Parts: sequence; structure tokens; C-alpha cells
Amino acid sequence: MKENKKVSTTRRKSADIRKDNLQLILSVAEQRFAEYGYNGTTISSIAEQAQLPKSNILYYFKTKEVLYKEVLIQILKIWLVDMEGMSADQHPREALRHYIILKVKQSKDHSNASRIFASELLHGAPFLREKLQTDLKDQFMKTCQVFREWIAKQWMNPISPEHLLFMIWSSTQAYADYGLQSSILMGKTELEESDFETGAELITQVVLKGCGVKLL
Amino acid sequence: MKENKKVSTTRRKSADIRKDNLQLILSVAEQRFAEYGYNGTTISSIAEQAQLPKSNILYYFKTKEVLYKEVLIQILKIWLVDMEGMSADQHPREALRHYIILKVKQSKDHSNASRIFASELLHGAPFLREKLQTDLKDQFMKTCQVFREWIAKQWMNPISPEHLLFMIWSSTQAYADYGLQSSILMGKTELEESDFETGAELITQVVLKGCGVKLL
DNA sequence: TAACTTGTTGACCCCGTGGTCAGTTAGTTG
DNA sequence: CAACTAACTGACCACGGGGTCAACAAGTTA
Repeated sequence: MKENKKVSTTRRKSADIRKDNLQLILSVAEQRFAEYGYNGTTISSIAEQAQLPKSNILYYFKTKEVLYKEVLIQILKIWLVDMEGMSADQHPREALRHYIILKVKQSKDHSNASRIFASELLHGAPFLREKLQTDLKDQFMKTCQVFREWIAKQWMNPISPEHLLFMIWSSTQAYADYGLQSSILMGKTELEESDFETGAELITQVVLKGCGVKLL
Repeated sequence: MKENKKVSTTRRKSADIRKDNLQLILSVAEQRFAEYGYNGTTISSIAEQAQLPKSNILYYFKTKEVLYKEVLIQILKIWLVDMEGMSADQHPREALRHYIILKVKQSKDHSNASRIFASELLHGAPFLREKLQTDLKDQFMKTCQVFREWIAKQWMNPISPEHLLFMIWSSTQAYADYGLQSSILMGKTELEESDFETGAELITQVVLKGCGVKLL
């Protein structure tokens, strides 16, 4: 990308430059924040990895905090969209399976994002508090309501929707949060495609059976 | 404790002083590390909260890293002991229930410790790698073996022991890691005793049923 | 009580950090 | 081309961080 800037004869439009750099910085920042946390990540290290001068990062993002929040917002969006997929007219057999598979897939494909989110929650959500209380809570309650309707229709046993959702969240999320550690315990360098599949399948089976959802 | 030191007429033995201060520092450090992470915690802040001069902390723990590792070790011990409780001669109905309840209890009673541990794993276990590869892995494999024997005895369905254990870990651990968020989502300031009970009970039920363990 | 060990502390240092700024170059627009 | 705006960057700074150290106080022991 440095080459692109210096070598290419074709001039780049300002808008493009801006877009590209924002994207580059956000992407690099995501990696670093995931690996080292907010306090463990330095602007310099992001700059280095992005091959940009530190000042340039600060040009696009006034402060480290602004950059971090930006990264967080992107992540929260993904979370919410995934959850919206479930509705009361679907049967939990398909809806839950689909959600669980999706969530494990996110853990695999967006492991960095997932881990930043988890770390944020772990430390009391200092930057996300408000968003949680509004956006996430809304979606949370909607989803609990969906569960309740399933229970009313006797499509699943009467169990606490809140705690069930926590259980699904945490066990799927674990494939991002503790994926590295899991691989160590299983004697691998990293989890393989098949591990995610097995995991998603196991969670699905246990949850469906455990909730008394008829498996056809 | 300051009063104790200055005011009391009875002299304190060196050994006692050492023991007390070590304990105090470790305890305060645990709180801070849990809330702010390794990099977000300053020695000064620990000193302040412990009402000791910074130099005094450094007298007992040569470096911040040493202190942090010490805290981690204590936590790992708890984890391992809990898991040892499960053996192949027990029926999974009781053994799993007992372990799950215990683990949720740990999440409640030692939430700080649990969160530090989680945070460490989340960021790739930079300080715990070795211990994981040896101690935790040993216990992990033992426990998986226990599961396998249960399966052989047809006390539970044939499912991946590794992934089942991950699922149990993550869903119980969540009551420490995400306890704060959960309370926000449920509109409380913090989780209550009953929430932990409900959670533990739900996880137990779902896991037992989901694994095809006969409930008597 | 004298000699010694252990505990305690403020002053101090070095370095990395987030962030500013002024000056320069590169694109844009009339 | 001229005037303007957006992009870029090195030099710089203030501050707080971990950690050292030398001197002193408090316990211990013969």
C-alpha cells in the first residue's frame, strides 16, 4: 500500500485515500486490541503494523479512545444483526440451530472482534455501558420474548429465557474467547474447521435436547 | 491495618508482618487486575488501595509481572481442584451437577479471580502458556477420560468429551465473566443469589438432558 | 546491648506513552 | 494557474509508568 501511494502514476482521489486508510487502520487496530487489550495496545504499534506514521493515525482518529470505540461499535452491530434472525414463527429446532451455527461461525471468522467485545464486557464495559443498556438490551428482551412464545406453544420446555440465552452466548462465544487455549489443550496450534463444526453441532444438540425441543 | 501497626503496643513478629502484607497485597492486586487488566493496573493504584507506599509493594514483589503471576497461580489451583472432583465411578447425574454448581459458585464467590483467568486466556495466555500445557492439560485429559468411561458405560450419549467440557466451562464461567452485563440486561445492579442458583440449575438440566443422562 | 536481619520509605531515574503543532505536500475546484 | 482544502509527517512535550537505591526503622538473636 505504500508502494501504491508512491509508485502508481494514477492519482488517487481524496475520498478514496480517506476510505482506504480508515479501513486499514481499523483493521489493524482490531487485531492489536484483540491481542493486547485496550491498555496493552499502543498507537505506535498500530502505526508500525499499518506502515503509517503515528501522526497519521492520530490524524484520522483524534484519540486512542475514539479509535477503540469505533472498533467496538462495528462489533456490536454484528452481534445484534445475528440475534435478529430469530423470530417466534420459526420453530426453535431450526432457529436455534441456525443461530448457534452462525454464532460459532462469527467466533471463527471474526475472532478478533469477538474477543475485543468479550474483553470489554469482562472489565465492566467501561466504553459500552450505554449501548448495552439500550441497543443490546432491546434485542435481548425481544429474543427472550421469542423464547417465551416458543414455550407457550410448547415447542420447548419452560425454562428461563434469560439464562438460556446466556448459556448459548457463552458457549458459542467460547470458540473465539478460549479458542487458543482449547487448541493447546487438544494439542494443536490452532482450532481447525472441523473443531468449529463439531463444537457447533454439540452445542446445538445439547441445547435442543436439553430444552426438550422435538428433533423430528 | 495501619492502625494495627502503629498503635498496637504488642510487637508483631516479622513472619506475621510478612504474611499479612503478602496477603493484603495479593488480595488488593486481585481486585485491580480483575477490573483493569494487567496493563491497566498500576502498582501505584494497588499501593494506594492497600494503603502502603509503592516501594513497599516492590519490596515484596520484585516486579509487577511477578505479582501478577502469583495471583494467577492461586487461581489456577482452584480451577484444577474443582475438576478433580469428578471421577469415573460417580454417576454423571451427580458428578456433573456437583461440578456445575461448584463452578457457578466459584464464579460468584471468586469473581475477580475468575475474570483474571478469563482475561489471561482471552489474550493468548502470555503468562500461563506453560502451566496450561502441563497442569491444566493433564487434568483436562483426565476429565475427558472420565467422560469417555461414562459413555462406555452408556451413562450418557456418545458425544465429544472435549467439546462438552468446553461448553460446561464457558457457560459456568460466564456467570463471572459476564455477570455484570447480565445484570444490566436484566435491569439489576448486580446478580442476586437466586440468579446464580437459577443459572446453575438451568445449565445442569440442559447439560444432563442434552447428554442423555437419565434423571432417575 | 551489640551485631545482624528484615521491613519501610521517599527521592530519584529512564523510558514509552498519548497527544500537539507547525510546516509541507498532494489533490481539488473555480 | 491560483486559491483552497485535505492529507501527511517529524519534532516536540508533559506525564505517568515501572523500577532502583540508599538510608533508616523495627524486629531478632547471641
